[in-house]
Amino acid sequence: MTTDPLTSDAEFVSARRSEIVGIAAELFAAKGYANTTVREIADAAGILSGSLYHHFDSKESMVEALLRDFLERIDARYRSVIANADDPVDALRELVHAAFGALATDRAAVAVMLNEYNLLVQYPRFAFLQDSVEESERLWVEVLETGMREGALRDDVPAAAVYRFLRDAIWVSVRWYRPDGPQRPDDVAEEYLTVLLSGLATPTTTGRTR
Amino acid sequence: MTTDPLTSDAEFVSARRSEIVGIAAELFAAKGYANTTVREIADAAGILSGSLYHHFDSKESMVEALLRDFLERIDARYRSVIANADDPVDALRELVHAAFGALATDRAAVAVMLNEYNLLVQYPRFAFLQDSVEESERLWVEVLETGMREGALRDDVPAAAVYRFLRDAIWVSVRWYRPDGPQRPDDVAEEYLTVLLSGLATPTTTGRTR
DNA sequence: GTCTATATTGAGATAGAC
DNA sequence: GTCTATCTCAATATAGAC
Repeated sequence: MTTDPLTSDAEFVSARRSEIVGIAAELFAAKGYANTTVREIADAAGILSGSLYHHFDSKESMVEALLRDFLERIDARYRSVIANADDPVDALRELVHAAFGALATDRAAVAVMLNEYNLLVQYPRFAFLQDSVEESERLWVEVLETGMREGALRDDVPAAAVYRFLRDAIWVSVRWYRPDGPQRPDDVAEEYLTVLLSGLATPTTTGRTR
Repeated sequence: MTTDPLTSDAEFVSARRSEIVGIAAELFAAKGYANTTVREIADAAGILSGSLYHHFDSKESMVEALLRDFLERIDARYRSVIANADDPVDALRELVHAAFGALATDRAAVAVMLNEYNLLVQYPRFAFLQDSVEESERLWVEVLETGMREGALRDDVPAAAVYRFLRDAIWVSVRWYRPDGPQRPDDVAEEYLTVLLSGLATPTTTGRTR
């Protein structure tokens, strides 16, 4: 028994392996998965490319480890937020905060998910990506539909359409959001929620707003 | 003089070349630029890979031709829309319609721009991408700021922040919008404008909306 | 304008010593 | 767990015939 006694054998992943996943994630996020070579990953980790294959059997395994871990955690976070919310509008607010929060805690994973989803999801090995995306959609849409049914949210735009606009605007912001800048993720979330919930038009705006 | 008499020598591009750019664009959009081989492009065009180099000196030249053409046209469209608008809210509405319209007319170019911008913009050859993106931002932000100054749009969220949310939600929709589906681009634009201008909350919504 | 044939490079991955 | 050395393959691009 050489593993940490607090960790079961089955779940044990070496610290070195996790470290390398993190290093690879940064490169995948910055340069794209296809444009990152295993030699670059090895360089960044301070070892030679052949040595990477002691930890992973392929480059695909690295990105798979990264995304499985991230998607598992964000799903758990969404469920926790929904379970603890007072009402649908509160749940929506907290979901938006949770999603923007991931820009700070899991920036690289979010970027990889955004940029490589379409490529990876084509392979059977990455079918879990689609499962996870569909499960998230189910959770968010359920919140939106409950809010619409209760009259707290407008119901003249389909919940699925609202969800798509929301999701896209939030995740793509990983391309411009700077974690070291003046804005905290919660600040960006509040700015977004202001426009989303109250709208951009003022009461005095003339002309159609619908 | 073998060129079309209606086209100046300087602007002449062979029909075959344009055709190949279109074929390459579909592949770049579907599989990603890095994952598309010149052999696949040649196959799709019905020729052998070596023959492609009669029309282009490199794979980069193909994507450059695609994006230069698209960005030039979308910029012209934005300027025309702004010049003909009655007021800033009208201009904003028409800009949103123009952008969603490009999903139908230039789907592949939009997808390539969205997916490959970060990669390509690193190379001096593609500096025009950043120029074009910055010019678009200038045009849109100017419209938003005018609307805020005139009191037609809320001014408690910075125009640049609103623009980023707008831009992201619109362009990323190329990932789920189906031109052959029931929704026309103008329908999607109206759905988006409804939420954007009037907000998701109903007047009866309790709790903070700001 | 396209084909045949090939040069050249760089990628992911492997085997076995240390 | 890392290094040395190398295999194998696929990619972009080129040269010249037709």
